[in-house]
Amino acid sequence: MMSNSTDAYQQHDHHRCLKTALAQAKNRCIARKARLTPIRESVLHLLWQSHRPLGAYKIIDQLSEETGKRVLPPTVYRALDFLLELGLIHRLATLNAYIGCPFPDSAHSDCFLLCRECGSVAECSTANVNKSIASTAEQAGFLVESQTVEILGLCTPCQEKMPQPNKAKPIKPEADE
Amino acid sequence: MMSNSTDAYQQHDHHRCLKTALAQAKNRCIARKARLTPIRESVLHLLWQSHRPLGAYKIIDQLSEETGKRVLPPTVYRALDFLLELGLIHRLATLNAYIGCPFPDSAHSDCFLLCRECGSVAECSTANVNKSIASTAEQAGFLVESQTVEILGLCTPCQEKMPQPNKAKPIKPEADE
DNA sequence: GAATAAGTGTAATAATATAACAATCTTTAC
DNA sequence: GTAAAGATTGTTATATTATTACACTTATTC
Ligand SMILES: [Zn+2]
Ligand SMILES: [Zn+2]
Ligand SMILES: [Zn+2]
Ligand SMILES: [Zn+2]
Repeated sequence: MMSNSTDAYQQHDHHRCLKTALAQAKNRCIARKARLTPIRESVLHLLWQSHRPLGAYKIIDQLSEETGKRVLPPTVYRALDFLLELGLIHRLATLNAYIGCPFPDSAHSDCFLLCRECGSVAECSTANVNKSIASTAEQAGFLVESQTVEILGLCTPCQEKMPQPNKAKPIKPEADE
Repeated sequence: MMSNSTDAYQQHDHHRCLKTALAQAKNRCIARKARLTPIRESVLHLLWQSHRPLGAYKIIDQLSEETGKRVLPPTVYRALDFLLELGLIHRLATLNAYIGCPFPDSAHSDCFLLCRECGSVAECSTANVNKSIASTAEQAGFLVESQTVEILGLCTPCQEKMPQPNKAKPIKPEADE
């Protein structure tokens, strides 16, 4: 199983994630004779700020701030479409948000682990899930063309931080401000 | 494997689907001491018109037409929330649309087969998919709380209607008008 | 260096969903 | 029965996500 879950949820050398992602993006653009223009690269860069997905309008805001001038929706959506097309990013349907793909070069059906606590998302490539989906579909006489698998729950660090299971949830002492 | 794929994609006694769904809904409401008010029942009824999911605003329009007066978004969204809460319908994240659940009484993780051609959606309950997802998550140290599995492709009838694979797609003779 | 294609700027709007508060209807308790 | 409490609905406004259409600019091709 291919997965970036250890990186995604923990302290790690994220600068390396970013560097790798940008390098892969450049390669892929060359291979596809596509242009990684400044806007597109900025959007990809923003999406690789962390392992937390970003909504399109968050990107718009950040990009506006970065460049000092008002960036409008089509600009960002076009960049997102380009990056999606090239497989450099993914869209998370359950969040209406976008995230950089850590494995753009390997053919992979996407399976995402969304931590509801810290917001980080890991991506897995799993033959098992794909097989079980294929077999389920086959039993129904259904021809699979693409699939969306998004799993919501808690990553390891967040599980450890959470109140113990089977115990009453302690009332949080901090005020809600 | 539990699935309504044979019904969903083919000619069948859909009136029976509808009747069953409404009966199950009523039972469930009684069991949960919840009220299946006229609005809620209408929305459920609309969602069971067919096996094609409906967007919230389609429901608003149809309900407005049905009742002769302008139904507003919160009315429908509240009914949808109620029905979702009771497990009588599901929301399809990839379509932003809603569909009646054929198995509200059985505990099931949802797995949907969305036909891109006819728009019908079948729901499957599959131990295999759940197991493979659970095992994938476990390998990543991830605690699963819920999951979204939406599979896009072609149902059996639509496969048969499609141009043969491995042959060049014939240029459609009909004008686009 | 024109012609073409690709990318970007801009204004407007579509599509989906929620917040906030008032009004009404149901249920419960007395 | 009736008042109080709770649940549901009505209404206005607005938030969030995404697309259309067309003008303009930049890059590529011949
Ligand atoms: Zn990282
Ligand atoms: Zn987490
Ligand atoms: Zn049916
Ligand atoms: Zn079909």
